[in-house]
Amino acid sequence: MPTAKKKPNVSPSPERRRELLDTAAEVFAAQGYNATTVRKIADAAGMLAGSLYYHFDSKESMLDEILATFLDELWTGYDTVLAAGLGPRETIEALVTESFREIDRHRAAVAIYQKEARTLATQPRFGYLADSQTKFEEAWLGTLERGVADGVFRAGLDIRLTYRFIRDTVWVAVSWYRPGGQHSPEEIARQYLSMVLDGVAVRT
Amino acid sequence: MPTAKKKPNVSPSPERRRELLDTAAEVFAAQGYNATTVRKIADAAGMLAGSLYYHFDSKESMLDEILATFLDELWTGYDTVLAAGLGPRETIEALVTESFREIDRHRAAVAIYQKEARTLATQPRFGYLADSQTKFEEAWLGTLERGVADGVFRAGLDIRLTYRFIRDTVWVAVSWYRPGGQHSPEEIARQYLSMVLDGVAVRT
Amino acid sequence: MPTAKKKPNVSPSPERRRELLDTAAEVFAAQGYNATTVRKIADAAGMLAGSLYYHFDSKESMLDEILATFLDELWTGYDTVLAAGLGPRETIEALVTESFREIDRHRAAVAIYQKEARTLATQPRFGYLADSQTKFEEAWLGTLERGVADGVFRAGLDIRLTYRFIRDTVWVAVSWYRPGGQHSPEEIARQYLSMVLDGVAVRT
Amino acid sequence: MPTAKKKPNVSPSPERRRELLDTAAEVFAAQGYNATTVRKIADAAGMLAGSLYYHFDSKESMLDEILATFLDELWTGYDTVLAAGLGPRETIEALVTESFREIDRHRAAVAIYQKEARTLATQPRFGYLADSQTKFEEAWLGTLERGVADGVFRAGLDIRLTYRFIRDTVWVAVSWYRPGGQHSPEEIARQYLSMVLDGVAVRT
DNA sequence: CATGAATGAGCCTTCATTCAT
DNA sequence: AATGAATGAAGGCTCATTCAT
Repeated sequence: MPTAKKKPNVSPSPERRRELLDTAAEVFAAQGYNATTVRKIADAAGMLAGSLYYHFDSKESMLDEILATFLDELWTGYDTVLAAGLGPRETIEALVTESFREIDRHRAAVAIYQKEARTLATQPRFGYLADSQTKFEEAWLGTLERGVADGVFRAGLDIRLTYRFIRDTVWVAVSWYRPGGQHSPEEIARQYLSMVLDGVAVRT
Repeated sequence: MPTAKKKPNVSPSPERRRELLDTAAEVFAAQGYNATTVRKIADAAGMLAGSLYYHFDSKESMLDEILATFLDELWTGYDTVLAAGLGPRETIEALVTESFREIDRHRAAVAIYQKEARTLATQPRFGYLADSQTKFEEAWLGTLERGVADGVFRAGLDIRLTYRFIRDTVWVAVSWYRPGGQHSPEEIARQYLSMVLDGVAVRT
Repeated sequence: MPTAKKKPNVSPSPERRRELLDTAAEVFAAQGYNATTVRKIADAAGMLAGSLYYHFDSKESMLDEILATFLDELWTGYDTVLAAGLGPRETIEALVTESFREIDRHRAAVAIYQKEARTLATQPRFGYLADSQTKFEEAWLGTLERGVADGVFRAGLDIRLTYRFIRDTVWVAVSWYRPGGQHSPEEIARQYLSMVLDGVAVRT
Repeated sequence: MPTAKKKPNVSPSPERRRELLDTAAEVFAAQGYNATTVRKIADAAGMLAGSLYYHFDSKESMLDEILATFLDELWTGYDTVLAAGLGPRETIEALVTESFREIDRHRAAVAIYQKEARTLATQPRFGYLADSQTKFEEAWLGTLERGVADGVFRAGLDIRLTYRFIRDTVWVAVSWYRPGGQHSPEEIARQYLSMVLDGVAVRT
């Protein structure tokens, strides 16, 4: 949830706004937030740097809105899964699949998130990033523990390590995933889950 | 392999040089290369910003040397493994273990690499990053293919996807790994390998 | 011919551009290019140092444009003279007169040229300075030779020495010439020519 | 006459001092005073930048000593000429010849003087440059006036213009003169005087 | 809505200079 | 006499941001 603004902000047409944010997200993802100048965004949007300030308060507020919008949608999906009352394995499967769908839909936002979240989370304005991470961790850790208790997941593993393993494994895919490629998000999810759950080695 | 320098560079005492590079690496890793000002590095080293230029040509050359040194050592380890004539599964195990050891030894450099390599690789000066990536890919892909041919790894998986899966899974650990923590690199490697090779799910 | 630029450069209003260049030329001429800080130019222009970069790529590109513009106009004048088919003496007279007119019109640029050309000409960006010098030399040397052949100029003199003598004699005037002084450029040219052609001594 | 110093200054061997000043003068002449870094001088002298400060107080004091030494020698020569009681034409001839000899002996210093004197003369430390210029002007102007009165020089010319003409004409030669070239200073002086006194044109 | 022009803070880097050894 | 290392003051340049038009 972005911080309060002062001047224009929500007034202009939301479509133009979204267009510009998409452009900005693409540039942020490609070059990194810090390395992205407002001018580059403006160039990509076909306007002058100063003109962006009619639509947004600051470069940071663009980043804010991009990430907040993404996390909003992400949690809508996650919450649905978590509320569905599935078993641990099915929950993991659904969460992973949902994650790949988000990568498919919000590639740029996810890439930005991956690269910048850790640093940003320390700033008050981006406190919601830390909150999200906590919620995220709770959901996964709980599910994994439940799975171990139910005998669905192996007992020998460090549960926290396993959580990080699965989490990273999924999100890092954004670094090579390109929407419209040969694999659908669901197909990639299936393969990932197969590796994560059953391993790469042939069972002996 | 860092680019050619002209002025001081290797002449002054290598220990001080390394000290400063370690400091710089820590700051780069914590704040990101772009967000790191030369002043921050100097502060952390207890000197003035300008004084760094007695030891290094530029901020970029510090980054260069940090990454090049890291990759040098990494490949020393990898090459030893690859030349050992191990079977596919054992090669993977040795590579993963070696990787965690490198994370343990060069945490900062690995973190920088993770965050900046993609962008840097396009610059001529950092061409060696792209070269390394290619070599890396060949080594892993070859090993995996051999493993599938030998019936050690499951045949149903997309080999490229599997490569990315393992690669990312390992390196991303740098984001949470802290040297001197409760798990040794070897212990973490063992758990990772257990998950990657045999999966998280209980065998049915 | 200035080097190719990329960003703003020619787009903004050419009048402001010229204004700023005139200011810059004045400061360059008074203090020397190296000793002139961008801040001094900005002060003289009544703006902040950074603001200059809206109009120009760099301090060097200002210098470039000042010199290139001057040489362009200079050669327009020279070429007209050289194409007029005058006799050797009349050509020299016309070239000298034209030169003093240029000093009158572009005092600052000429002063900069005098002081910096030699050093600048070695840089690729300012290669056109060397080219101009070559063309210049050819024109004068040719005219002098023609004059000697025609019996208009004395035969005993080292032609190259004579060329340098006249050339320097003319341009060095920029060091004391002030537009709007008691002598017009044409009047100064007449006196100079009188000395150069007929000598200072009373004929015996 | 250089300003007073504080620390070492005259203590070390005068030969080394002179050696270093010659080196410095050469670099100043080649690159310009401002563009010359202390490091470049030290490089040319085969030592480190800081080491120069054992011999000299500052970069400026090197310049000071170079120029002061040159002017000292120059005035020794000029004063001898002026005290010889020669006629106006012979005085001019002797001064010009002496000037070319100085260019031959102190090429670097003369070059520096030509390029930097105007700017330096405004600084108190270099006040002696302005003094010298005044003395110089008086000597020449007086001689020229005497020559016109005596009927040796043409009456029609602006005397001040003539003075500048001859003065510049001579000193500017430093820009192309190379010691050890095909013409001796005396030979060049003869040719210059021939042009200045009798003109380039054939007498009709 | 957008432009053109400018601001001001801050960044990387250079360089004359100092000083303990 | 000279070195190695550091200082501190600029200097050129970038960039987010502002604002009148």
